[in-house]
Amino acid sequence: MTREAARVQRRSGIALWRQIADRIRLAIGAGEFSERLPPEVDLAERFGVNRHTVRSAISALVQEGVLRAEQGRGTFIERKRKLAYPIGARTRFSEGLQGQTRDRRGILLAHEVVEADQTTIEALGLSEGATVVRLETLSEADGRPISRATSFFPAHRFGNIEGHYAETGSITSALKAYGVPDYFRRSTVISARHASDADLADLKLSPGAIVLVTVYVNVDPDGKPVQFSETRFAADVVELSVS
Amino acid sequence: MTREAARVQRRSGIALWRQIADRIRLAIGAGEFSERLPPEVDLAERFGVNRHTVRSAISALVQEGVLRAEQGRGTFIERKRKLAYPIGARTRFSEGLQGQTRDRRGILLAHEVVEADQTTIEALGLSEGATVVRLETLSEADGRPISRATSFFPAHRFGNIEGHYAETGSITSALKAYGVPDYFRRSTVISARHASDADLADLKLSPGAIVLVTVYVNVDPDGKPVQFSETRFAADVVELSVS
DNA sequence: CCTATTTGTCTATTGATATAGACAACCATA
DNA sequence: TATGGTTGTCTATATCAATAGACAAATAGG
Repeated sequence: MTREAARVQRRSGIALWRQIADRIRLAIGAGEFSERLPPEVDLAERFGVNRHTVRSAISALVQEGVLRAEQGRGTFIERKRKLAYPIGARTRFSEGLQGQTRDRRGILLAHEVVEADQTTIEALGLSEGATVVRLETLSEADGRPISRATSFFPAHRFGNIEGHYAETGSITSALKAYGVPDYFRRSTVISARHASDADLADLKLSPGAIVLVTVYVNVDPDGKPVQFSETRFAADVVELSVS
Repeated sequence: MTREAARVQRRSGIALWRQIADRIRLAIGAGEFSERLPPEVDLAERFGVNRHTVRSAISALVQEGVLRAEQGRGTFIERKRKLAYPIGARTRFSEGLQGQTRDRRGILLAHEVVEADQTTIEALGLSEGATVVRLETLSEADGRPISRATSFFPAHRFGNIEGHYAETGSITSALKAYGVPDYFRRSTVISARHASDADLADLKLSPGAIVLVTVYVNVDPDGKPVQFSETRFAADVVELSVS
């Protein structure tokens, strides 16, 4: 949609190879190169840098799984389109990617019962000193990590939710086990930032990658808050769709 | 909400001073430092780098207008909170920031009548070869640039919309002049990426900054598409709120 | 089987980042 | 006015990022 300025910025604190890697990834997402990347020499000229700098960028994208280089033949695109993740009153991870992927699952990374901090108390409508179950989870689609979430559930109502989640890999199923037949999203706040070290590792991103962050509250049919959560999506793989 | 890992990443293509600047900006947005930044020596130890590296980071943030350094006294926070920009069926820029800012206005940067490309044809439901008015606009609040948008309007219906917009600084008013009393948002797709050179300049951002991108279609009360648009928000200043 | 095209590897050099230490300048306050 | 805490400036050195050029290795096509 927007025609990109070709030049790249020097001494900006972002290495040229990283700027170029970001641009190539973006261009691929926009469907710019159909199948094969232009030769390194052409790209170098296009970005106004040395061929070796382009090679560093390509090598990073190969590491990421976006490109595949073959000596003598060329450099080819391995993964193309972004996944569209819908957000609305009935957002669920499992329903979210209907038809876009085959295999989906949620993985429990860690869990803990803690005293709720001020933010969580307000979000879940708890009283001072209440405890919550914290779940650290990772969601995968087709074996590729998609999102990383930190969720809080009131401990008095969802005492052992980590067990149900670990078993089923689904928040929807885990809540059902506690007699919550259905739930709705009350609010979502979306922001973007550079990924933290931990998220980089879990989402298998390269340093400097961007994450889309959604902070939200889910409520049961009576309007009672059941879940307060922050989810981080890899911005180069996922886009959010509000309907 | 998430406890940040303290370490910073070496040879990642992102200079240490920039990583630290990003972290400090983020921490300020989260209300971490109330009024004054810790001394440079403390920050250096905290991030595990040399004091001079921290100074580079601070100097960038001073340039950006986030911090203000006073010799002998300390370094102080100049601009704190993010703006919450609501997104939903009735999203309008002018109504969006109610109560959060005083002075708001839209500025026309450029306009052009062009043949619609495939994406625009589909979004606006036009027929092959139709022409559209393209508007490049910048929105400011309290004198600070907030967002940068590229919008398309069907030319047959909104022939001289650039004139109305330039006069009023508002899409809502401009559409009213063409007999569109009200409009609704049909769909919004949200993504995040590094800002382009042009956006960096217009939004007065430092290189490497992140933008939140919304792509959407507005329809009139009859459901007819009137506007197809991509808006870029500075991610360190704005967060999106879906309700 | 040759040739042009393309990615892969090596060496050398320059410029930008980061570290280290020392000290000056300024401020608040005891 | 003396002292401790803070930001500002300078010099020197080491490491990383980027440029430059040359050639090897693999592939595709005549």
